[in-house]
Amino acid sequence: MDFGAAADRRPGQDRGWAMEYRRTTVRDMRRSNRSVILTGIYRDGPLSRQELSVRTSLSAASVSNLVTELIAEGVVEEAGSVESEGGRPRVLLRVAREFRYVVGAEVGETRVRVELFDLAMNVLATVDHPIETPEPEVVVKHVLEGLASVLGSSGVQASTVLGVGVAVFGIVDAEAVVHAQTLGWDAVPFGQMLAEGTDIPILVDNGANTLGQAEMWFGAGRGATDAVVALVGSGVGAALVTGGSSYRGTRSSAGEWGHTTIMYGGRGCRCGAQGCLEAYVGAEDVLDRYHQAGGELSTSDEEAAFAELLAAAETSEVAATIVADTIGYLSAGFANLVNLVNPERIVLGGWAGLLLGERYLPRLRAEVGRHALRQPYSQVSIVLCELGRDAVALGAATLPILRLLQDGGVLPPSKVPAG
Amino acid sequence: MDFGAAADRRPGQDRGWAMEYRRTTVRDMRRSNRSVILTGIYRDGPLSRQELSVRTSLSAASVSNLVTELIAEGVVEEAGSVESEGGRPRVLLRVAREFRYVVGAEVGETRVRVELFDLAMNVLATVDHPIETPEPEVVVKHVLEGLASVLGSSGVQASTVLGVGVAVFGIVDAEAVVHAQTLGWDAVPFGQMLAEGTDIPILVDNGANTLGQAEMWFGAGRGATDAVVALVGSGVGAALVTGGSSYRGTRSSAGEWGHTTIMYGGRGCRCGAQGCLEAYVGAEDVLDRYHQAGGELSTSDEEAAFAELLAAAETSEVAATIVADTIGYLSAGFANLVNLVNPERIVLGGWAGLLLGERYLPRLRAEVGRHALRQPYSQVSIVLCELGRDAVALGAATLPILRLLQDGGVLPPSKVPAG
DNA sequence: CAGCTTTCTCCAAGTCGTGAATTAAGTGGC
DNA sequence: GCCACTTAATTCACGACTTGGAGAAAGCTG
Repeated sequence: MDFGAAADRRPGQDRGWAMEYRRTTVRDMRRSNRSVILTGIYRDGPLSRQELSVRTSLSAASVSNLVTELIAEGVVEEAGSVESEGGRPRVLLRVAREFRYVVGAEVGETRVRVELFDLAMNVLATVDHPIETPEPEVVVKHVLEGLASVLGSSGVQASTVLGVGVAVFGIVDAEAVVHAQTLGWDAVPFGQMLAEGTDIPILVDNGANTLGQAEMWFGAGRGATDAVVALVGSGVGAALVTGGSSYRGTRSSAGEWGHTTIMYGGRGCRCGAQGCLEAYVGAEDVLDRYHQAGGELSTSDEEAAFAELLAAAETSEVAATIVADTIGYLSAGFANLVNLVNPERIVLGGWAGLLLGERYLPRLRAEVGRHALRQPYSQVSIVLCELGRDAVALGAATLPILRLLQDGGVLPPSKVPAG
Repeated sequence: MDFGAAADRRPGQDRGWAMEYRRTTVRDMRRSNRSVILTGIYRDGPLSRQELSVRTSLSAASVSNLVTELIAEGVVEEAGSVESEGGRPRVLLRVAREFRYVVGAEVGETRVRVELFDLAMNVLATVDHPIETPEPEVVVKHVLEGLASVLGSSGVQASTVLGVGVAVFGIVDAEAVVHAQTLGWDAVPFGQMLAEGTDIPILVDNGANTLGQAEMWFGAGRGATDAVVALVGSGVGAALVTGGSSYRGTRSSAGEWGHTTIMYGGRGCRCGAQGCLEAYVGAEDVLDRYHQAGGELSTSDEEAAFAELLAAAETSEVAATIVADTIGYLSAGFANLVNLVNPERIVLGGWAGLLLGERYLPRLRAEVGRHALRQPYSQVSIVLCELGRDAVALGAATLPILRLLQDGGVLPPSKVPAG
């Protein structure tokens, strides 16, 4: 079986005291250099061998050597040429879009979405399936059906799919076991369940992390190496990114920012504790606070209601207070992140986060400054997400791609007969 | 000038998306393997070549090759032999204690301490110097004088000192510039100031981090790869460790855990914000809360007063309430760390932390469980520091050693004429 | 078409880890 | 006292790798 969380440590990453003792061989060197070149080509678009040589500080000879190999394997292809001041034109290189495909799946509380992408992240097929309650077996069934469906409708062979990235709620440990306390998923071996239904490699991660990954690659996080992608919707979560790759703790369940206490002994949270950030800035709780303060709204749809509250803040004093408080709580939550992990960028997203941010971003920034220490605050920029909610599946689909890039384009031994 | 914070990223550490493009050469391979072997020998005591071969998965031939080199350079030495069931005895290897020396300096608010160690961390000389207020120039002067003093009294040549690790308060950025908002150090180029007074490499880090490092290497953190060392004294701080080496953010100022909001709009903190953890569990603030609640203490010495308060909790209801609240706040702070970074171990230290922990550790553990999510809580163990306060300088002295180990025993080009 | 510039590739080192063979250094049996 | 026997460490030929430099390729200019 091939399945796992996206967090498996790869050898040679850690160089600290408690590092796993791992030798380096001449083969690791080559894989590492292939990875550097392939990542460069993937990330910074068509690039010539010459530019690659400069950027990677590899010799021109080695670049040529490695690129020849990558082209022979089909991962990379030439993409026209561009004039070079006077001399022989540079040949541009890019990752072959159709070398392999990737699938991203988003498991939400009300639907399962499965999308098929080529390596350039063009969407080739999408399938949505509404669900009533996220029962593990049902979800697994819909993900697998969705997988078959997008493959069928696009004509893509299973053997050419690099992997399926699956975004779920809750905590995902290194063995792709999912824990979602609030939804009753208690140690569900989700990765294994999926892997039993397909030979394609399965990678599972938390939805906040995959959305964060999408923002880091294609959205507001581009260029940052240490960032936090904060998601505020009904619930509250965050993806912590350090050194350019999503950070996770021992068992890869880091980032439960929403269940961080900011008001000791305060409002009860659905996690069972009191005073969690989520209990103050989660959309549901914001609306609840508004009702308790005597506010009235015309709709019961959460998103519409939240928008109505924001609009009401212009005129109603009660609404304005609630909104101001929400900004305060949220900024305290941000300040905690700023002080604790000192990111260079905070990306605010989630539907409620975006609604808030669109109107109150400057105020939010100022409030964070009041709560955070000067030095780390001076180095953080707070911006809004650039990608929509659909990016959850997109981010999930980047998981197999990240693995491909890190492996230098070396494919894992496949159990699917090669096509 | 050779100075820097301890946080400089070394090439090849990051393998994520935003990694710095860095080639790997055959030379990196060798350095990496030397590092693996040297670290193994240093960390796990006398080890034979054979054991090294097994642990590093390097071939016996390579181990032999590398060890021969390390011995020739003087970093490693043979240390007797041990019988091997029946055959040729294994020759044990250890790091040569007197190959080089390291200095650790602790800059506190009331004193400067400088200590000289050999590579086995035996103390060869210590100098203390009381100071009234930590003026940058004065502190620099005392560190440099202390350095000269420990060298003089021990007869160690400056050229054999690997480096000076300096532990300071406040935030230390990657250029060894110190920011200590509460003490008026605003962007003090501390590393540079020190480097101007000596040719020995200077490494600067926050005291909480160095103490954390000491606990990770020689204390309660041994064996853990993802841990938090929390220090509760007059102030409150934490060292975050991931992957075995102290984590720092973009500008290496992570870990200001004490200035994390746990009570929105609560007590004012000396950092200027409100409701910081430090404003509730910092010793000064705990005593203040006790006084405000009508409690009386017989001494004005902070540590004695704190101990008295804890003793009074046995009989006085007011004291008991204050202590119970303190445990509650502290456990919320721990739970935040558990949820956010998901460490496998939390090490509690600092004089107030130890006093509290000695009496109330089980209660603290239970309270953390009430605030944290089940899954990450089930994977964390909460223990007490094993090393005393003196370990700050010890931890600082490990900084040059860490660098030596990571460099595989290759010495940096020295400006001091070789001795 | 010659001359020039720049890009890319090929080739002869030089470095490194590895497996197999070899040497070193003990123990135990007779 | 000598000869297996066992295990540890070293030596050596080999293959994999990067690299600098030489040379080929591919365009432009006059």
